[in-house]
Amino acid sequence: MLSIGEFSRATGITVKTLRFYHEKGLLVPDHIDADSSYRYYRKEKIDTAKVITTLRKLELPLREIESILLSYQADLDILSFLETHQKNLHQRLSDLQTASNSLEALIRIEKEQRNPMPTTDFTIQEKELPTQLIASITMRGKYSDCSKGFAKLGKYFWSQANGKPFMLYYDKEYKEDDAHFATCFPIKKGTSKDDIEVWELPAGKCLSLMHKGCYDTLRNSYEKIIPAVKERGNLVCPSREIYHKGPGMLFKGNPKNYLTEIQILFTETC
Amino acid sequence: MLSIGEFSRATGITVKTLRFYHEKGLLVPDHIDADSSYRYYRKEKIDTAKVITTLRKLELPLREIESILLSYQADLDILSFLETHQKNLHQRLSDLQTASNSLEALIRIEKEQRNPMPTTDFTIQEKELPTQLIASITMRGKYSDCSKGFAKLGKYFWSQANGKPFMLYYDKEYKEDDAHFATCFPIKKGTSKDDIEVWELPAGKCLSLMHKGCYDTLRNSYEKIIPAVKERGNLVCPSREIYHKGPGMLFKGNPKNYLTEIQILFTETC
DNA sequence: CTTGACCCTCCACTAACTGGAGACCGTACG
DNA sequence: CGTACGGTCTCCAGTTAGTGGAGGGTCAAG
Repeated sequence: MLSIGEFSRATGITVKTLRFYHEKGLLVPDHIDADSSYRYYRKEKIDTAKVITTLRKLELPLREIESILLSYQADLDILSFLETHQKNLHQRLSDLQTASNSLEALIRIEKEQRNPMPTTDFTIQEKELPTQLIASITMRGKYSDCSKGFAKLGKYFWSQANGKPFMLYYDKEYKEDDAHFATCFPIKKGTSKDDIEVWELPAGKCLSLMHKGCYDTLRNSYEKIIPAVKERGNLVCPSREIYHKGPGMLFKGNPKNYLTEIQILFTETC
Repeated sequence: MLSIGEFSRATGITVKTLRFYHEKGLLVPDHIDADSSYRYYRKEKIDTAKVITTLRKLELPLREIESILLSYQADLDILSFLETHQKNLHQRLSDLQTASNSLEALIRIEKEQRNPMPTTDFTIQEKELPTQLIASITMRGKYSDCSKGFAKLGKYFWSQANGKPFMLYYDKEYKEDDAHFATCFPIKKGTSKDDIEVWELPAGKCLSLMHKGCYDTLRNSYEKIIPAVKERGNLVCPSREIYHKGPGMLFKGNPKNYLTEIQILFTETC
């Protein structure tokens, strides 16, 4: 018979924990001195204790371990317990994986928010846009609904991200309530799914203007760029708005620092 | 200003939890009625609340979230918190993965223990053994140390298992204390590591005898098979002992049900 | 004024321990 | 035989992130 300290050394389980297991009925001492209430364990109990530590390492809850121990004594099936627990572990594992992935995306995005464009020119510039593969959700209604679209795109395609999110505006003029637009995300690869379309945005020549500040003042920038485009040729729908720096995933940030690029494609009138 | 119930509906956080967050200083109401001690929240607090739920979904502890909220207000760096947490998540993830893998191995082994050989013949039989790739640990000393060897092999190669564990006996006669033997595990593939050697066990012709019961009585079976081998030719070292059914990973099981196959290779004397 | 919905505080409970206080027990040494 | 020291006892509190409930006060409508 071993005292609790000796048993602790033999099993690697702390004295505190042994007392706790006793209280829970999981590992009961074989004898308790009536006078001193000292706990004494038989050597054979070491095997039971080792089984408990083995199962605890597998993250089985104590209740399950108790059931397994009892079932084993009754020569019953212990596999079902293990398999149930395996399912739980898998569930927990995939939950954690999801959390970890989301966190990674969050870190990436917040990092990008922090480093603004190195040198930004707030003048109208001509640009050749290459084709790019994008995932998009086409929407009709209020512009403010776009956040839902970006949230959904981000959920499925953050890992394939290939640039900043942007919007396509199909209306030739400004519409408040019945706008026709698409939330877009440049991606490396992917396939259409539900209302998300994956397609290739055509190349073209455009004028570009970087806008700094809150979205309410975007109209001012449009009023600058549209006449400039008309001078060069015919406006091509849809126009694009690239969100270089906007509200972060977590915090809104300061709207004064938002950076939005307006791109309007055109065909030259020869 | 919203009452706690309205705020709860707006944020999806239960009333109970909101009170809890208040108590923790994480999300403090903007006003508390002096008479009724009703809590009232400004609408802007909804954003803060959403940040909290977002971060909770990423399994950040409340303390971390509080730090992030405070740091953000002070316009400090929040990335370091996120990155620290990401490390923790990865750690937890790999712990869980390990547990899940071990559990899977445990389930597989216990399952095999349960289904004994379908038809077992307890007579001496001649067999052609094919070559097989094995991982082995060579040991000198007491036979009883073999359990350590099997534990180590299992740890590294359970996922590549390709059959039952077995032992190679290099001694021509029985030695108690200075035996020369190897614990072995048939595997699909792998490389040598530390004291684990991966190599190909050569093919050969052997006599085989299945032994049922506790290991103490194995000698009886050896006394049956050795003369039979000698009749056919010369004994080839090492002999093999295959543990079809032995003590499980968790429980010792009943030694009466242990099944061990003795294989002794020989070269025919023409 | 009553009813029903809403809100309050305080307490207990979860899992698996850990830490500490204060008291008792056992053995060896002087 | 007294005492010093280590081992052991019980009991209580605290950890996380809430949940559940009891008992009682508050608000707005009818």
